[in-house]
Amino acid sequence: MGRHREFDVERALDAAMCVFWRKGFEGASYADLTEATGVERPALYSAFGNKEALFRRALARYDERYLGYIPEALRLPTSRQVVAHILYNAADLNTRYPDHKGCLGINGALAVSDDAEPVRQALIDFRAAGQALLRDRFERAKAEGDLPETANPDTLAAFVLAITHGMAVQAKAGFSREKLEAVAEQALSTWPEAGAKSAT
Amino acid sequence: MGRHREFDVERALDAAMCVFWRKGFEGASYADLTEATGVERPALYSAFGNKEALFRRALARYDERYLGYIPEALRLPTSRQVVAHILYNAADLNTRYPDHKGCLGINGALAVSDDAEPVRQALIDFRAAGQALLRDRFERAKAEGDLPETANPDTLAAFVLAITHGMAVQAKAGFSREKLEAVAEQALSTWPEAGAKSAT
DNA sequence: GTGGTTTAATAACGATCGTTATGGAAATGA
DNA sequence: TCATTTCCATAACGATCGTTATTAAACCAC
Repeated sequence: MGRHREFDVERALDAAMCVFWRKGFEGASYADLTEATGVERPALYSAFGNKEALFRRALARYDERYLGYIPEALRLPTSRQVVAHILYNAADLNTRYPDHKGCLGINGALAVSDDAEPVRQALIDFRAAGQALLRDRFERAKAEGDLPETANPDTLAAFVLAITHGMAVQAKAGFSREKLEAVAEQALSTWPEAGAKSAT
Repeated sequence: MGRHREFDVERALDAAMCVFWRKGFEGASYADLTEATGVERPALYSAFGNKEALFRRALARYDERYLGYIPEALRLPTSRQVVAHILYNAADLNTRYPDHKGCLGINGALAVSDDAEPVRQALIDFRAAGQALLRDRFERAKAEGDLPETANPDTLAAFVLAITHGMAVQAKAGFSREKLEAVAEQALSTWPEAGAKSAT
């Protein structure tokens, strides 16, 4: 019983996510959030909890709505294809929306006040989870002979994510999609092949 | 005429720089700044101007005190040495101080509120200046036959800086120096050589 | 209808933000 | 020694921060 909710929770969450994507957790104020969602503050609190909880919901939504290319990539047959798929999709996503460039996982909270430390840590964990998936995939590639015996899956995963993080920073700085794709291509040129003499 | 300043301006600036390095422009409050510098608010204002001006002074100081390895790198004989010097020094700097990891040029302001947009733009320009120096150095390397004719200096510079930005993000997330060095090594692993078949 | 329950909107909460007026102490030059 | 100048420190400024009472409106069951 009782009065029904008038606004669309999912739609409000999408709008809030875009605000965080653009301004980060601390840079986004409730004034921004109410304007973007069209929902007044108390309604946001009743629907999502406080700002940190709202951000975590937004991050989860970002993951499922925009980062689907990662599990997609992991299913590709070769490690090189995996990396190419990730890098080119990252270049695309980071430049697709002029109003919120870069990556929420980076923009969200990099260096923050003490109050926002839990959010910063949540993003660190979020990125670490992606890196672990990639590392496991490279372990498999090594076992399959798709990567040389000398390859270090953990380092390779860190390398690929370093590239995506760098591209995210550059996208937020206004780099074009073409420029990011060129960076991705350069990164791919260093990729070790099964029979090669790679050092790592 | 008049009383003399009691605190050391340079020392206060160093302390303020470390606060910005750790928490970024918006994450650093005047409470943080006065505590770190031991200087009360009005004295900071009279010595440096407002918060934005203080940050710009801190950024300039960061440049001259910690980024000297970049002009140093540019003077090395080969492009590969240039890149190696930059990447390994970045790995070192980003992990040297446990209390302010990463890079001020990245931590300072990535995604911020509207009020801090000028500072964010200043950091974009700051990074772009470094990238331009590197691009010019690669132009020279190309002219000298140190890089293949097919090499794209602008792309290579963007690639190298993408790596440094990615390492800065990872350092802020707690990655060890050794891990960042491994990422640097991977990035260097197939640097285009003069007689090679590089695609870019 | 009517009562009970949930949502919506206005407005205010205390705290902190960056910034500055104020008053007095300290150091200078005459 | 005195007048002047500059700096230091306390405290307050208006604005905004995230958060929440409070009150009015809309719904469902009875």
